[in-house]
Amino acid sequence: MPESSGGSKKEQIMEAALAIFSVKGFHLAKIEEIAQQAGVGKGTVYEYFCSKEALFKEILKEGALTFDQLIAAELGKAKTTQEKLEGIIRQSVIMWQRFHPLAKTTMMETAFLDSPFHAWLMEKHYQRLFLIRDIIEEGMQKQELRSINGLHFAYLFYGGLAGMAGFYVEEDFTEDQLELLIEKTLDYYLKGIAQK
Amino acid sequence: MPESSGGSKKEQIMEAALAIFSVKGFHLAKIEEIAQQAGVGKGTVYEYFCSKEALFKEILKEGALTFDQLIAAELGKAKTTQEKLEGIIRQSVIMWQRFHPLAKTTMMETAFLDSPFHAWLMEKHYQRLFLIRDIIEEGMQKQELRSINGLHFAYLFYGGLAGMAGFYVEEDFTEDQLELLIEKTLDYYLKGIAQK
Amino acid sequence: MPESSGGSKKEQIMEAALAIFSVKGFHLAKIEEIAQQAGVGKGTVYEYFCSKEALFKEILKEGALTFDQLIAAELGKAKTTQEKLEGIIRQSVIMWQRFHPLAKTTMMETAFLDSPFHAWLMEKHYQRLFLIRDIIEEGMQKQELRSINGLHFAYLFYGGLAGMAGFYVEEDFTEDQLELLIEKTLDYYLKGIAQK
Amino acid sequence: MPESSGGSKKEQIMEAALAIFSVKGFHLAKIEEIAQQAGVGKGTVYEYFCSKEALFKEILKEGALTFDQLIAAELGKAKTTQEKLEGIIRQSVIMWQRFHPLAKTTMMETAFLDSPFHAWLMEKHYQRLFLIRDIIEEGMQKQELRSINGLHFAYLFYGGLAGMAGFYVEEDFTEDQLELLIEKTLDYYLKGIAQK
DNA sequence: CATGAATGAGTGTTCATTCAT
DNA sequence: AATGAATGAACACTCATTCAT
Repeated sequence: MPESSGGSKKEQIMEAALAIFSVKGFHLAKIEEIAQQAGVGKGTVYEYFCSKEALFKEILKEGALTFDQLIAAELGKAKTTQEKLEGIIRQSVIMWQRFHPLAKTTMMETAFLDSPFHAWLMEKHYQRLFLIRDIIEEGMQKQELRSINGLHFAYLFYGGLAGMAGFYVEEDFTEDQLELLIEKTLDYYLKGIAQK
Repeated sequence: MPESSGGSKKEQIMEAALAIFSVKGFHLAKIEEIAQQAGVGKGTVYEYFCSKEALFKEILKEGALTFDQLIAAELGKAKTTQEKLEGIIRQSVIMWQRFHPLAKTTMMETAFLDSPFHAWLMEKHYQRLFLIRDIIEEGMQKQELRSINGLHFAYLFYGGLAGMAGFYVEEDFTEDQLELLIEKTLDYYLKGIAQK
Repeated sequence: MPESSGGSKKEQIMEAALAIFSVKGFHLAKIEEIAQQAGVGKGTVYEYFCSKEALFKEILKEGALTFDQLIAAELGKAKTTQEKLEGIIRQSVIMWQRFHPLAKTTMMETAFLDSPFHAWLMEKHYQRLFLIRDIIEEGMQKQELRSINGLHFAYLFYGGLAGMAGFYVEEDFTEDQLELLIEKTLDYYLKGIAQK
Repeated sequence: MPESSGGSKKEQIMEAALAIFSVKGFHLAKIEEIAQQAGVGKGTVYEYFCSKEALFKEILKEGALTFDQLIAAELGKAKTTQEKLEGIIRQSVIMWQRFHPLAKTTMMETAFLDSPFHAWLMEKHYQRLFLIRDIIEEGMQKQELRSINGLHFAYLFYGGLAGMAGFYVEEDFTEDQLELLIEKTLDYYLKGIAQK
């Protein structure tokens, strides 16, 4: 147990791979370096993942599923549209702090992966956009939001969160700072920035 | 002159390279394929660009400079904060329709490029964020906008544009449709989406 | 005792190895597969054989010794030359039924090549055998040869040539020596070796 | 033109590959070594052959086709059965002098095994050939056989048995069938196939 | 200028072998 | 004795780059 870095060998490898892929992207990441970072031999990586691509995909998949679960949990607690958007903002920032460096590389780097998997990723993406659109449209029905194009706004909202989180990614927020960020973000989207 | 696609050999190659890089990303694009697409021999690429990396960088550079010029031109004509933001939205959508497929790959794929260039790209990025922040802060002073965190909003705004443009990228807007899109986008940011 | 295939562990492993080596040849046979086939763990193979090569050699050795014993036993019973040759033929056929698959696949290492190509090679082989058979049968019709089984003789003839040529391969024949070799070879096949 | 070894690059490579494959067999032959032997770079091999396997197959194919042509040419000139068989013997010897080393080493994949063992195997092989030779010579002394070259016949006999057994290997003989096969085989060798 | 044949450094992956349990 | 998780040496193949023509 030379590396008491916790977790099974498989988890150690995924952890290391996430770090390396995040810094170097898929193509420049070397299996050997990942193995080294994980404190295992190069061959050991192949005991748990049948290829570099499979390793990459499993990391993405885990991230996507975790994100979905966290979002679902937040939405389960939320009552109003405002609370729902708040939840999405919160989990987005948290997830991006973990996965964004990787995601930045991912969009295109996955295009070459077999299309079923790429399609799955795209589907996940659209699921989230549609989730936001549905929240927006529900809010319009409840008279909480004014009448807008829900999908158009979902693009702006989701992209905006990515843009914001991507740049705050290196900072280590306290709980309070994070809540303040969420509050203000939501405020801008809800009330707009124009002087009344 | 097998490919009378106009422009000098150098331009032909950059055109072809943009197309290939956009589809495959940096690492999966092959010089040979780019040369073929450009209708020249593989060696000819090296007459104009000393490496694959140099070719990639020159394309990014050209894109960045063109974007800057277009933004500058728009801002020159704009008076109000609203008009300025409008201009940025317009040029963003137009640029993304040309460069976004490439940009999707770019963020990380450039991380490995020599840091001076990467720094230059990041600087460009920040210049645009700061430009937006400045416009926002100027708007606040002019009492056109309410008091907000300019940089925070710039992240949301710039990322939102990318998110939106990225998904509209395949569509071919008429002039009118584009203007409607801009108007609505601006409307959401300015007035917010909450029911008054 | 999952595989009660009788015999000691060592014998089980040799049995399995013979089967796998026969189908795949030495290099394409995997220790893991042999272990699986033998119903033991991968490490157990190394309890009995210090390397893959040693295992291979022991199988060949056992085969060779068994062959020798069987031949010796036959020859012990034989009186006349005819009986002795008979004994050798009998044991050869029996041994080849056990070991030939091993020799056959390793023979050209082509078994692993895509089957269309392997089929093409086999077809070539049969074409030549059939060619010889047809010549034999034509000779029978012309009354130049006595009545025999053409294909059976073709096997003997073709294999015999290979056996002969294979051992003369290092020698550098003069034209005259080659012609003498041919003449004698043909003479043996045509007239037989028995004293009239 | 560092290696004026004649022929195109492709021919140089095939020549070198034949030599290396002949000595080492398919799996132990290294592309790098073949390239070196051919006096070209490793990458150059892949300019002409898309894989190691393809290179191997092309060599075998060329050999097979050349053999066919030579046989056909001989048969075209031959009138009698005797002349035809003569032609086949001649071309077989010639071809084996070129290609047999390839078949011989791949035959048992044992060439790479440490030479003591390989020598042991060869010794066994020769023991059997000498055994047959001795039986033949003893038969000559006993006046059972006519005067022939014992070793030469041993090659033909031993190789012929392998050729025959190799093709009957899949069949399941009854005791009676096996005895009939033996009887006929022996009959051909003893009495010859010529019409008296 | 233009070319494409030649090159070899670099990397994903396999698998015989080891050894802690 | 028996195991299988861990290992790393070894190799086919790719592709950016060069340079003789």
